[in-house]
Amino acid sequence: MSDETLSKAYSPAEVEAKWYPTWEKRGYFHSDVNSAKKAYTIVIPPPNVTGILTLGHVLNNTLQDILIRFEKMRGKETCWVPGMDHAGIATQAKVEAFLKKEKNLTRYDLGREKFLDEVWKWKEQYGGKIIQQLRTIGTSCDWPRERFTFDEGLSAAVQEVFIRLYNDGLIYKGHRIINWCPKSRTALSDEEVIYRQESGHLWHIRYPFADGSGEVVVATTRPETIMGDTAVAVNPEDERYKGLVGKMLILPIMNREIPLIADEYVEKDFGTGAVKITPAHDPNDYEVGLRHNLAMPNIMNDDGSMNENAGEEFNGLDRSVARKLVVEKLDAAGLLVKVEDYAHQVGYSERGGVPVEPRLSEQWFVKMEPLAKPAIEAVTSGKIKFHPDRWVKTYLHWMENIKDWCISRQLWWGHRIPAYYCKKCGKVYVGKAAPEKCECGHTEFRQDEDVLDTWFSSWLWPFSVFDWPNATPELKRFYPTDTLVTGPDIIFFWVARMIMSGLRFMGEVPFKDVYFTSIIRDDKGRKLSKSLNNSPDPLDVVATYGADALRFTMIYIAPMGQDIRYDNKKCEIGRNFANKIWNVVRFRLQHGTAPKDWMDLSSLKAADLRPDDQWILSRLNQIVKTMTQQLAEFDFNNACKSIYDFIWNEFCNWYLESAKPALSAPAGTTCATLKVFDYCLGTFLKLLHPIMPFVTDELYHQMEFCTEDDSIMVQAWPEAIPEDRMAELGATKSVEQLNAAKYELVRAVRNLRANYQLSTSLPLDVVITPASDEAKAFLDLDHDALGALLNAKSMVLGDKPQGPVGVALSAIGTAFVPLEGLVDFAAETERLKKQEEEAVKYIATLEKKLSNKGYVDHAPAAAVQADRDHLAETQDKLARIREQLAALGA
RNA sequence: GCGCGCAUAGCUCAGUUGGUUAGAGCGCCACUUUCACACGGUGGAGGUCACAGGUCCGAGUCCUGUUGCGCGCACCA
Repeated sequence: MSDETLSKAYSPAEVEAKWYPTWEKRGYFHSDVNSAKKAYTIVIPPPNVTGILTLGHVLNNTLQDILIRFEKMRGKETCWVPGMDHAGIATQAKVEAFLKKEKNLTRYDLGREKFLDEVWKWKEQYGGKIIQQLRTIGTSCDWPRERFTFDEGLSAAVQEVFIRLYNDGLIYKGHRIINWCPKSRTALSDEEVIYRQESGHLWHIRYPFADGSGEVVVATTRPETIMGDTAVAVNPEDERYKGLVGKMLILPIMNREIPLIADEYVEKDFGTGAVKITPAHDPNDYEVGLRHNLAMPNIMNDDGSMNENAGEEFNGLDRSVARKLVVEKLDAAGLLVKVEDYAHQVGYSERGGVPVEPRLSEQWFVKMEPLAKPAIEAVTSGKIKFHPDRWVKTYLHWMENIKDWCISRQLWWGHRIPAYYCKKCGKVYVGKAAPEKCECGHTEFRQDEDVLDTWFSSWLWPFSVFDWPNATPELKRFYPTDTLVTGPDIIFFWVARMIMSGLRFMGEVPFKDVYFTSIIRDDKGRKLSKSLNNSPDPLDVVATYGADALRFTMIYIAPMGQDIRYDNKKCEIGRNFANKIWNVVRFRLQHGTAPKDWMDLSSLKAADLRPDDQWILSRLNQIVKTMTQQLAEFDFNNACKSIYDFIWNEFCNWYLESAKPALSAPAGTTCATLKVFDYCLGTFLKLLHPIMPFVTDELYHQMEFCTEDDSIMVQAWPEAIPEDRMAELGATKSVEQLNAAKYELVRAVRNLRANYQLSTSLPLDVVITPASDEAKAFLDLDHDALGALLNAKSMVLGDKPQGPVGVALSAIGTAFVPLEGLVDFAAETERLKKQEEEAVKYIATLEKKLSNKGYVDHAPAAAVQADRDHLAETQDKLARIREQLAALGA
């Protein structure tokens, strides 16, 4: 027996500080590659090395932790690989800002090598905070297996993949219009561009014919690109321009002659039907330029300023300044016809936060279509399942319209492209190193300056973490992984590409299930963001409410596939729940700790058990089944609700209250009830452990359910008691129903109490007239529990007592409470009249339903029978209500 | 334009393949510091399930349409 008593309220801080290091030290998180158990693997979506813990991470990693702990208890060899992403643009930008602030240096001041040294230094000092922070919420990651997308092994995998794809003709270098971020001064992939609706203008500009015979008016949203125009295009079918195509126009400002051309791409009905063509600065114009063999002058520098091709006056001006100046000059020259307000979509750099510039340049691309084909099949065939599955449609739409992936970045922080150019003839060689000698005989080479898109390393994550391309035992054992938990926002960036690379390089899907988490918003429905200052720091929340409380709350409020609205107050749900369980144990410990054989119910017989014991065992069995299924089906939200409702409502409010007399009794039922109590308690602690790991392990130990050097974390997941054994214990459906009816009667008496404003602490004399012989026999089994639930001074089964009484009716019987001097006849009549009305209404509903032949013939027999039972019960109840009304003289 | 999602109690949301009198948490009202818990207990009020049709014996649930909100993709300069 424990001699120390638990504090009244649960304080999580010390419990969390105690258990996490204990679990980690004991190696519970570490997976054994040689074990005989079935493997269950998750690879963490690697957070950015620059990142700090957000609520999004909390949700995402709690879900993974639930799966890992659940599967571990179910007997699997669980392996949860943690790690980080080097996050090219984000990290480089962060370190550049840092250097500017601390040393007033730019990366160009340092040069490539020194700058990279600084990034590594920064990484060692400030990076990876998030990995430490993850521990505070209890994540059971296999820390010795932690990887970094830029570590040696993963870099080797990246290089290998690049070389293989190049040799297979799936990586090529191309001259194309790409999305350019003028802030980070690099190319981007299509996915890194975010389109935002903006209210801009449509400028209508005159382009006079060179022969002075008139003009063509074009409409544009980007006047500053006028210096790069090499044609004006109209639709070939457009009557307005018939006969004019082929004539030369004077390009305003530049005073250069450009042709009027005809191209199908132009819509007759938009704007003026004439489009200025700037091939180097617009993807559509580029296509037109190719078709018509137009010159493609680039008029901008890589930082978004104008270059010498834009003319002396504009050279060096920022594109936004140039825009204003161009408009001014056109206006002054009388070439500006009008300016319309115009709402249109503008592409922004995801990381840089500035408008992207379409730019003609030489970049490396991955040819995606051949990779997409098998990846489409993997999902349509069901080899990979999405939860919720509606994301399949999004995935397939992208996959079926996939474009080549621009993978080169003009950054320094990233995997250098393994391509080498002969310094003499320029021939390119792709490989781990430059060849000794070029075909031309020259021996000097330079490596490609560019690095690879960060996602080019992330997409290999499920197998590169196990040291692919080496055939390691880990790779063999833990690939393919089982479940991926991630946000739907990176379905294209990451999920789709992992599927493609997994199939390509491993010949097998990288995971079987993908669970897409909710997006967290604030209580007003806004996305959490730094600028709105509406993202609570999870570490503060943990400090205030506890890690378990935060975990439980997040999962409790996060339904599958829906966004969630979060505010800190909601963590009270989890905090209060943890406190509730804490107090169950506090209560239980008043009767000593658990005996060693607490899990063994084999000595129990039906006769030893009170109906409430049988009822709770029946309910517990149900919850074991339900919860197991819900976790296995990723229905975390409902799993939380199930266990919450069971513990709070069924166990605490009914069972525990019913057990108080038995537990205070010196012997007899005490043993059996304690046994059932402990069995339930130990079982639900285990069920709850994956969701609330800290408090459950603490209480498991407080109860001495296991020894000090053991842990709930490594116990076996609960199994339902077999049906035949349940029957032996008398925990049958019919007992469960009778007991539920008993509680219904208790509720009716409590309602009576409230109506007469009788304090809940005032013990009452109660006489119950059972509704049937079966009811009488059942109620006779245990007067103590019923008396306790009713808070009765005396409780007898018998006929209605003499004198003024309050009446409480339920299907199992009628309860009479003598209320000498308290009964207000008018009020009592009114109360019963109301109940009569309800019963009459319900009976009418049921009779109508049951007299409908279609219903009786078509509906399931069980539904019909249930209605018939309810009808009989309600009719019986109505009769008793009327009897009492008659007695009142109403 | 195409696709997806959402609309249920004052608020935030559940509601499985259609079948008890539509639920929970918070908030609200009344009672309650009884000996596990006031981070508690008991009772209660509160909903024509966005709207209009349809299928069905039966619709919050399925179908069609409408409205409003959110998201994604693609865009006509």
